[in-house]
Amino acid sequence: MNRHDPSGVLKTTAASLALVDHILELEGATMSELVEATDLAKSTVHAHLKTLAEYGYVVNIDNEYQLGAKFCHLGDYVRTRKDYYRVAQETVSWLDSESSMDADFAVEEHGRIVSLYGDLEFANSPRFLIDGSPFHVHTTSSGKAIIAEYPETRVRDIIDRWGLPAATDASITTEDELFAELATVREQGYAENSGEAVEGFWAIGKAVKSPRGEVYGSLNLSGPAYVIDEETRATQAELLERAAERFEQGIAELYQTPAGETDEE
Amino acid sequence: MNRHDPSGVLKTTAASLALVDHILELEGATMSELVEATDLAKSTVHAHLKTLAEYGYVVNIDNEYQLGAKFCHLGDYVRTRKDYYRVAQETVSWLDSESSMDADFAVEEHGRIVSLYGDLEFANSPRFLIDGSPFHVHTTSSGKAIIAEYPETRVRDIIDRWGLPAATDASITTEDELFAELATVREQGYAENSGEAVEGFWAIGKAVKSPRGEVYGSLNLSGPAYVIDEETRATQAELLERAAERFEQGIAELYQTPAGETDEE
DNA sequence: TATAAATGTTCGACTCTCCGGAACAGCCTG
DNA sequence: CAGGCTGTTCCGGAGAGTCGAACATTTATA
Repeated sequence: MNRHDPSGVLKTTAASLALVDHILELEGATMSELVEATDLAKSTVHAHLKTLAEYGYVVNIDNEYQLGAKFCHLGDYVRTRKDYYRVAQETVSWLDSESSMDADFAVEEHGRIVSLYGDLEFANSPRFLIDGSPFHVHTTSSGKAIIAEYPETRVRDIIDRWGLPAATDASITTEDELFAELATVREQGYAENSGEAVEGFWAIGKAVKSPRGEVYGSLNLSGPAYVIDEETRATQAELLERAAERFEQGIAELYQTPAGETDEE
Repeated sequence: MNRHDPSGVLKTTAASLALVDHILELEGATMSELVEATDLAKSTVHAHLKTLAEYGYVVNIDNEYQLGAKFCHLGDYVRTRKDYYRVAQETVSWLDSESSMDADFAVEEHGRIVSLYGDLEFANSPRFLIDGSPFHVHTTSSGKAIIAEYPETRVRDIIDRWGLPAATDASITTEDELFAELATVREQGYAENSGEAVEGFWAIGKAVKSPRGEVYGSLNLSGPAYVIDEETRATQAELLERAAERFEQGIAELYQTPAGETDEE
């Protein structure tokens, strides 16, 4: 857990949330594993788990603690809460049907990348995550596509907070490399990723923005690296481009329709 | 928040998690709203929010606190962690394509019902939830289908914990009604819901079990009540029956294939 | 069957830390 | 410029979390 500045955070709550991270990281954990991972007394861990269980965040099945279904419930709420969610969802399914690769839509939050719509099995699988948190911005096509649109100070803030740890041998690990890469991204209009997050995995991502220029997130295509040659690369980039246009047009339609709302009954 | 027995729970963590519930319930909240909702000092709320934000559970956009994308990440993990997730997912999409209504798959956890696979917009929408938690078992077709398979003591435990609050005028509110309803469910093989959770909403659900008889969850079909007549009711029930068979066959295949695992590398 | 090693749970006392209140810096709107 | 709001910091007191030990249960090992 590389939490940076613990000033002002409540240690009790932080300990509880750290337990959640540990359970995620270990993909389910027993009591003793958690005691060892946290350096807390058994009774303390017990109290935390009991509290988390009380609120539905943790369940105990077969002497193993796991994250609860409440996270599904809250996750779905977060997804549907976003005003662009239907547009993003439709764009991803269109992209998925048009392309031979996997499509998804990801956003940046707190300097990390979370996939919101796409194939569950890959996007957020804990097997590919370093700690309990989602992907780093610098190891994903979506992350690079998104931060390429940010002012430099904001990018530096993210680097300061999370660093540039390597996920594979191909990962970017220095600021200079990263900023050079971001310049390339801006130049060619999309970001590419060749095994920088997961060995043998290739992806491209393109940021989508509101009419006012705010970045919503990034549309992505990903798949195994061995199928990639110059031609497929070009076709996939072309597809991604068209998907981004569809998304931004959908957003424009969303905001120019004052009637036909679904909010009130 | 009708948390039952606060013995042994950590008040600090509980306060933080209660804030999450409040944000969900209010669909985003400002600081002062949270201060009022919780009866805590402003500085205390501030500390909690800072801690939650530090871990990615809360974000602040435009002077409003919202739940963070990390919940999507954790929710997806919970979904994919379940060994039956692919079978459930495939069954739901089959059912959805075959039926004119909305299909989903829900599970019971901690005495509440959470929809795992299905249309996001409806299943877990906070607009239809009484408190921050998912649906009650007694107001949903899925809940009734699931607990109809449970021993009576387990059903009573759930009632003791959550009570039988009415969501609409049609809701079941007494133990006697509920147990009579569960007997009907067992008799006809599926549970029906006519506006007991949401006014004007109709649904049916059928529990699916492992070969050893453990209940995985419930497959459901739902839609507006006004389209329901005897004929559609019969066709939908028939579809649900076939979907349940597909699911249970899928599970059987899952367990009789010792080779082709994806767990080790 | 007995022994050992897990987990789940309770209890009390020390001490850490969370809570409240007040005060101040920004940012809007009037 | 006053009057809302939010976001943030500070400090003292009191309340609450942490630890460690002990016991009840269950599962595994000899």
